[in-house]
Amino acid sequence: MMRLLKVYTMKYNFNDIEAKWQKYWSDNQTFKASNSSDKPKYYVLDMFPYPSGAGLHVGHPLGYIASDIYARYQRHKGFNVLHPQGYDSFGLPAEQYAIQTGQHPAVTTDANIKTYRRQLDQIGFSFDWSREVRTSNPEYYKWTQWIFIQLFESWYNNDSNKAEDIKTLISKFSSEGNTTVNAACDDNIQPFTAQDWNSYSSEQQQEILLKYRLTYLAETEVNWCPELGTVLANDEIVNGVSERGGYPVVRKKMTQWSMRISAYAERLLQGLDTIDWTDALKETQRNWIGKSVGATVKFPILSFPNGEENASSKTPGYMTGGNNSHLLIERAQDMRANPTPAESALWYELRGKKLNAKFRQQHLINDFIVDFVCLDRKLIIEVDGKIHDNQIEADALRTQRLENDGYKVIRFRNEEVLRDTNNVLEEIKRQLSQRKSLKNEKVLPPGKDLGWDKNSGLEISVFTTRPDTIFGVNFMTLAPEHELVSQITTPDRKEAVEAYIEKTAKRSERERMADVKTISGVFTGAYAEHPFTKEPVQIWIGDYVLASYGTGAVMAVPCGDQRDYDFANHFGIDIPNIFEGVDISEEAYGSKDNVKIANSDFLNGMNYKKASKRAIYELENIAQGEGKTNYRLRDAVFSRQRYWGEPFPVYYVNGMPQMIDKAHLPIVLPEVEKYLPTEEGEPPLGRAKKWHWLQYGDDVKIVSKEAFENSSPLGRLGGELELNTMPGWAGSSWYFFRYMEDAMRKDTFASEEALSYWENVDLYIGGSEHATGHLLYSRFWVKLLKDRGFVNVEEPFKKLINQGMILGTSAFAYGFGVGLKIKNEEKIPEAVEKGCKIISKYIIPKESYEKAKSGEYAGLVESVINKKMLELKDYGLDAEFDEELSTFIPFHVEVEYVNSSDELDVEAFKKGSRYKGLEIDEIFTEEEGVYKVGRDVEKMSKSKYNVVNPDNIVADYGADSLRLYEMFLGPLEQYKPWNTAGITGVHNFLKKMWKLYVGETGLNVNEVEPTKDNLKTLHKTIKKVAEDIENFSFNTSVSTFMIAINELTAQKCTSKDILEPLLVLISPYAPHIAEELWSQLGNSDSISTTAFPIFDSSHLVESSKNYPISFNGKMRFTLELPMDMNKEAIEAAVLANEKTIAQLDGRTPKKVIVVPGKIVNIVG
RNA sequence: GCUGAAGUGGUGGAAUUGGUAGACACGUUGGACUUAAAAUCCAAUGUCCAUUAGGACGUACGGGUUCAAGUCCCGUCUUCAGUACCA
Repeated sequence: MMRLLKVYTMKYNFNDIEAKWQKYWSDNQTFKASNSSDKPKYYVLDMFPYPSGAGLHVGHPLGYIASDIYARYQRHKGFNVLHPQGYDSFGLPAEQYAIQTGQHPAVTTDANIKTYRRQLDQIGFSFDWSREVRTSNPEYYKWTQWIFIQLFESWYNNDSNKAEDIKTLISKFSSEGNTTVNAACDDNIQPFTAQDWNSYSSEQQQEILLKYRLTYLAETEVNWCPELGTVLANDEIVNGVSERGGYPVVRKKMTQWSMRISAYAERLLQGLDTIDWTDALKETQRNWIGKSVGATVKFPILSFPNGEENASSKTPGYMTGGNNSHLLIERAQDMRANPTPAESALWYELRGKKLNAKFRQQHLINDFIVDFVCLDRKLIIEVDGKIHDNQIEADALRTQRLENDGYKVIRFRNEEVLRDTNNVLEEIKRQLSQRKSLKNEKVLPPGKDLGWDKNSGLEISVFTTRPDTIFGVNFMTLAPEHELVSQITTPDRKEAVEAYIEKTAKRSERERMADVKTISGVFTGAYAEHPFTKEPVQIWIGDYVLASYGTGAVMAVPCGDQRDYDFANHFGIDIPNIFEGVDISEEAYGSKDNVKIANSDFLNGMNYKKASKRAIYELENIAQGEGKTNYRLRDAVFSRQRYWGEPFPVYYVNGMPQMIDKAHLPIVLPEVEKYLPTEEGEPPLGRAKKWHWLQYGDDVKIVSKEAFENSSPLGRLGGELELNTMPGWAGSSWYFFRYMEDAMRKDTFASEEALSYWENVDLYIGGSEHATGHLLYSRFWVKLLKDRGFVNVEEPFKKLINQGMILGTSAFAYGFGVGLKIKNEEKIPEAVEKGCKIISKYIIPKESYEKAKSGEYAGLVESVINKKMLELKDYGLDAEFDEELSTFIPFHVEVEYVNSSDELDVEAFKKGSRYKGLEIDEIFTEEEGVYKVGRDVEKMSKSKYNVVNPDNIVADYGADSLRLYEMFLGPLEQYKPWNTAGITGVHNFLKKMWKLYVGETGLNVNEVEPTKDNLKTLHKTIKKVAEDIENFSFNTSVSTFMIAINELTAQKCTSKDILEPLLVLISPYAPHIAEELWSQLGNSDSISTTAFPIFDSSHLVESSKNYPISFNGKMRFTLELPMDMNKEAIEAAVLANEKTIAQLDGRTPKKVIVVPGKIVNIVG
């Protein structure tokens, strides 16, 4: 019995050791952080998980292991370490499960959290669980709601460059109005005076304030996902479909809460320079914020004189803009039948190509009836009677519009025609000769000085990053959705424009994105005036202009922008060149560099920088533009039509949102019977019958929705409740502050002392997929909390590392569905009756599969076919092989049934559910009776049957092996495939290590003096491991440990002076075995706060060096020489060596390079 | 298209400032132990030539700088990631 026990203790029994120390840590609260300490603080944080039903797979703990190693290392280094963990427990999957099963999401979530906790505990993390947070806990989301109210009660003052209390804005309004306020706000703000403000009703005031608040209610075009029944933020959409589920997303207008994150665009951008994140991640955020510096330019729209409408009403049918072309045609016929004498006379001269040009009389051009027209030459002849004098203006306008379409209009008076017919004909001939055939000509730009009314009151504002190219503008393009399109489109273009808008609206975002090459657009018929040249500029619409960026309009500079260039080319618009010495015959010159501006009046000869500055100056001078910085960052939609999220602390009175007093928080999520929207289309909260609500006095009462809504409008009551909930990122935007408290405090989200002690996160580890979501929103909320004086840091995460993903190694089997054509079909029913199976599916070896797929039905596959045919024959069926009917598919098999040699455990696989689902008839193995699977690296996922559960790994190899192996796989940031077979490497290392400490006969460590080699091994390990941890190069330290243990084993080291400090080095990586051996060496305390060993370089000093001797750069042999030998002596020693002589083979070296302590290179 | 990262044995990956390429493992092969298997231990393992001794080639490809290049420079290709008509 004793002997047995002894043997047992000699063995590395990882399961017992790990359970023992996990219990010890938990019982002794070893990793509970204190909020007061003499030690410096260090805050290590992981991105907290969403507790999904599937539990953890081996990929999930990767980042946690890395951060745990760092946290443990920092404890050894003497820091007071905060290393908490919690759960981002609001989320879609629990809600969808609730919709399917009726189980409350809280119940699902709790169960999932239990699994997570068990799985996390068994890996031996040094988390301080006393600070655990759950975002779905009312005590937690109370403060999420509280922060929401803070946002509502804040506005962003661009002058002080920070958020301020809304009260300061109100007092400004009531004393100065809004004209002196420089705030981040909606762009449709009307100026008002203090007097105006004070005369507004409460509702009017609230409406205005809403345009300034940092969270505001607005009708916005949102990304609506019908399948999920909710809106999504931009970062929740990937390639035009929802990130979760991959459902289509459409644009829809809805009233939603939004977060004015755009107010912080510049600070979010600047802040990136102050934090230690990877360049890739910073770049992603920079792109997302999308700052561009340039100018806005206002182009006044030229419009027709006001007489237009009147003229048309005075003379019905003569001019009209409506849809009554049939009336016009009737009228034209009428006029043709009843010509005036002058018309009649002229028609006699023009008809029948008498002037070598075909003329038509009383012809409809667009919306006008013209007297005579030659369509080919686009020449119009008007013969005016007395009526013309009454409508000179209208006729001039008519002329202009016709000329805009490329027509030339010439006018004669009745008397002229009748009196001087020949002169008139001469003039017509002259005009005809000047106008060549215009059949295929595109729309021409009109001439100067059209005399149009510039005071249409309309203008188009554009944003450009190239104000220096302003003189290159010869048209503009609006997004089809641009609000001015319908107002400026001329009647004659209306049909075309509307058709185009309809066409583009039909195209989904996705189609529009996929089809970048096709150029499309349409002319609106309208013109704007160039701010400097005063030339008219055509206004087009085109879908290459996005409504959501800038002002939804661009000034087109075809010579300087490829898209404008292509557009101009496509529609035959001129491409004026404003660059000196640049060839634009092939493509636009898009670069800002190495070019001077030409043909640009006051900008001539200037470079980009100078010209931009000057252009902005001149624009500001004439009040038609200004310098402007534009950001791509959009305000974030904050409402979700879901149940499982934070309820808003909001109700509405007369349609205006009111905050529930902070004293009444939390507003607890009410119970509902179903987790679906109501029949009326309200979010699920609309089903709630009872709301927890503090109503009267200080008592908490449970009130029904109806009771609330029907209550007196006095005080807080009356109105409607907000039925949306907050998005997933609400709770995760501030959780790192909540961890700073010792317990769940009710009076504050985190105390001032805690906040000032822990400040912010020193090291944050998590996935890069949160780059434009969580990591940006958190930064935004922290800046707000800082501005409002609740925290004292500007950034939440000082250093951030993105761990790479661990990929799965999927296993494939190859299916062959035998396709046989049955010749005597009539016998099928009879055969089936007897139990014949017509269709059979087999698993065949990969090689056979590939041959068969390429049409070679040899060997195995042929025998399979024959076998099936014989089987059918037994049932009286004649069959022949038909390739068309056959199927070949590789499919995933569960990786747990595959061993390290890629061999499938056929028996186990047959028992599994996957096999049953596939209804395989037989598995054909290879000659040795094994089935080898195919392999491929893919994302780890249930549907690919390649998920490896850490529970099994821990049970088979232990947590320390798992921790070491995850680190050993490769660099932390890198994507790398998981291969369970490889874990034996690190597991063997731990066994070897155990053996070194605990020998055959018991503990093998004594007080013997360490040897020089022992010390050398220890100290080079100390040096390397410390460097590695500080560089987050965890994979290389694992190798270093292996080398150290291999060396010490070879040295037969038993010295406590070596083996004890070595445990501290290994402890962050493999804490259980380190603790166990540490205690076996006689220590009573946990190893976790033992000081990290100090590196002593004196142990690494060598007396000799094994010099590599190379010839022409190629190493041939090595030579051991004393370290203190000088250059000359080394050279002499090397040259005298017989191997050198043999290498040189009689040649004399041209040159000998000696780098003492490094290398010798002989040239020659 | 643009931006960023990367490309090294059968596999994962090492290689400090340019200085012995392939550390450390996995896998494979051979051997020891065993009735056998597992476990463990030992040896070999970049490719090619050669019995050996040894030699040639070799870090995606093509050039260059250097006594010396996986590493620095120029060009090309490929892969991955992000982003996409951003005016």
